[in-house]
Amino acid sequence: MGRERATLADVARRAGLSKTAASMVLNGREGTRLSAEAHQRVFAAAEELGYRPNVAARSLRTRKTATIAFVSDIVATTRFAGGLIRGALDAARERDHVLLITETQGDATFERYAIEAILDRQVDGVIYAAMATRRLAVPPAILGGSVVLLNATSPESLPCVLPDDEGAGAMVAETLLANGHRDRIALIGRNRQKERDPEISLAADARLRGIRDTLAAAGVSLLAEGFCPEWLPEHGYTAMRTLLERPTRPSAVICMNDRLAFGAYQALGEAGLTIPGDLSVISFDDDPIAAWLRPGLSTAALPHEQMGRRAVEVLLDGGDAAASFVPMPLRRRRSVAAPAD
Amino acid sequence: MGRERATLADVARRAGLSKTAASMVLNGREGTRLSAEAHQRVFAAAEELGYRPNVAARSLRTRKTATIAFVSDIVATTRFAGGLIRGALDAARERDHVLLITETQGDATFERYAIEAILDRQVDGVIYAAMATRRLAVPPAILGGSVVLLNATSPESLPCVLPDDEGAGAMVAETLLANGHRDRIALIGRNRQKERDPEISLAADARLRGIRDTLAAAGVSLLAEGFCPEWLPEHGYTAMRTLLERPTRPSAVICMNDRLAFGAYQALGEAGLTIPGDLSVISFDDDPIAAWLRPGLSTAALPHEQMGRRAVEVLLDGGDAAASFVPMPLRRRRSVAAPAD
DNA sequence: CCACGTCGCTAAACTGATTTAGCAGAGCAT
DNA sequence: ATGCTCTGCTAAATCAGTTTAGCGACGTGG
Repeated sequence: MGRERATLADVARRAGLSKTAASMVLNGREGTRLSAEAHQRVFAAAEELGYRPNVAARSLRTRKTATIAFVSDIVATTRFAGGLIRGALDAARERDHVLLITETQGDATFERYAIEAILDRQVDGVIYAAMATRRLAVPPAILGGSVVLLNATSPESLPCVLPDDEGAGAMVAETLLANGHRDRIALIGRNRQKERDPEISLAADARLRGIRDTLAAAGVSLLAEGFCPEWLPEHGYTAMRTLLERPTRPSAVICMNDRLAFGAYQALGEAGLTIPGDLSVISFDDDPIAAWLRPGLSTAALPHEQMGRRAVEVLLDGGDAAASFVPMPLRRRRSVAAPAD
Repeated sequence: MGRERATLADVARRAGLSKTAASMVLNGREGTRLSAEAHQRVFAAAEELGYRPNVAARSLRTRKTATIAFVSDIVATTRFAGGLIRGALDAARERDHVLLITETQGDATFERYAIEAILDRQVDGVIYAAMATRRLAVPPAILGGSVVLLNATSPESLPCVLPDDEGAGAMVAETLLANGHRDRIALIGRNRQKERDPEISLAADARLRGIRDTLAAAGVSLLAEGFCPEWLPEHGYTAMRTLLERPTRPSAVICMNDRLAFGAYQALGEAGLTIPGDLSVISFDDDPIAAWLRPGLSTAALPHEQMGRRAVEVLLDGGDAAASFVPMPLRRRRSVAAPAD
């Protein structure tokens, strides 16, 4: 690609020095006794030739590749993955690293394949990302090197980066309380499976805990809870309709994510109720749709970019081997107001 | 990572042969005169030692890295990028390649940086992707190697992969005609800038052309056209309201993308009109939201995965140096029906 | 009997960097 | 003059593969 690149030998020759000297100067080695003038000459030569080291050659010797593998379980394609990747990309660039992306699609064969590709290329570290916050099993083959889990935990208690779902739950509840809602707060999106099985979700349980604890501390308990098989709009729609059939109408609804909230909006629209006049809605994720809804949906944002960034930081700058929780900021829009009566 | 890996020398030693022999056998070189027994021994040894070649060492000699760079202009983070990446990932895996991802964010410095990182690593090829279908300038530095443009064209007439927006426009128009709509078809999302400047969008003009030509062939012309500064829900909403104020209400609306259509849905909901009873809606993109709307939105899908896949195919299997258009399949949902009267 | 070709394989060069070990010369003390 | 240290630098090994050039043994035809 491009005409021949200058090699270190070219630089050395032009500087009238040995490859050794050139290498040491360019790598800024301490404790070398090369003269200031030699430094000058090497830098000048490198500059003039547009020298860039050959990564393959370097890593053959040093076993460092300045490359991080980003392995995701399912679909690095969802919009969630996008933010994670982008954050990781930014942080990696700042540290002169590059990202190698693979996807296991939850398939054991693909996973093995991805791991081998990664090992063959001697990446400096692996970010193992899950698209839904959950616990997962990390293939032992990569445990030899450094691994950071992103949006996931593992039995091996590797360092991991997670969104602070519990804090978000608390903030959501507090927001409703602060707006004067008390005994008529309903919840949409309960799901026993998600709440109980950490291999499916860690978020469900954590959000619920944050909500419950905060309400309890204010002496409030939930008016009603709608269960949903999946966190999709259609189930939010159904749950909302069911909620509206109850004798006391809620003054506010917490949805476990924005897609459910979208469904709730649809049901409310059909019922001729207005948000937030008749009913406040608040949610989690900050899916793009939250901003598109009318009125805009207040929601605790999943800090994807921050998380991706943090993962690289922990991996490269070596952090504490513990879990690091990234706060989920509340996006305040127009869907929450004081109760009508 | 992991305990020491076996090298080719280890394999050769175990097989009782030279590195040369082992290398040739493992690479399946034709025309070598190594005995069948030698082949056996090498394969056996490699298997027993779990040998995997060191990519850095190999590429140092061969200048092949089995790595493709995926460079995107803006935010490899949008959901659009996701599909492109996933398709590319799949196709790359099938060809034993791996994807290196970088993002220029439309910033010249970042772009230079990305290009250097890529060149340093001697990737075998570059996929240069744009997130909105458009024309762009490819940095000359990578023109030395093989480049495929994804979702973009360039003045250099490099091979490129594009969605068939014109065909999609035609199909959308045909669908309405087939449902009996004729003189009351309106359009939302006209935008002079997008239509005229190929560096901003190629899709706008192509879709419009497909729609107009098809309608014209049936002797029909558009009832009304709503202009929108951006293809966002709020502008779809406004455009739809404006449309409803006209003396003759349209029987169908074509939206230039799903986000506009979402806005149109909102306006129609507020106006108490039902889809498709009072009015049909059809659109482009197949954003996830299209499936979530009630009723589901019929839309011509951007074939992201196919496009990503095709880009890798063109790059690696060497295709014709021309543009390859990927068809946009129509997702038929419930938003289109025959006009009321 | 010798020249020649084929077979089956190997030694060594090569890729482009890093790193270890060490050399020549100057300055200084003995 | 000799030995010693310090300075400023370099030769060569090394990483793990691929590739070129060629070697020894054997069979064959003249």
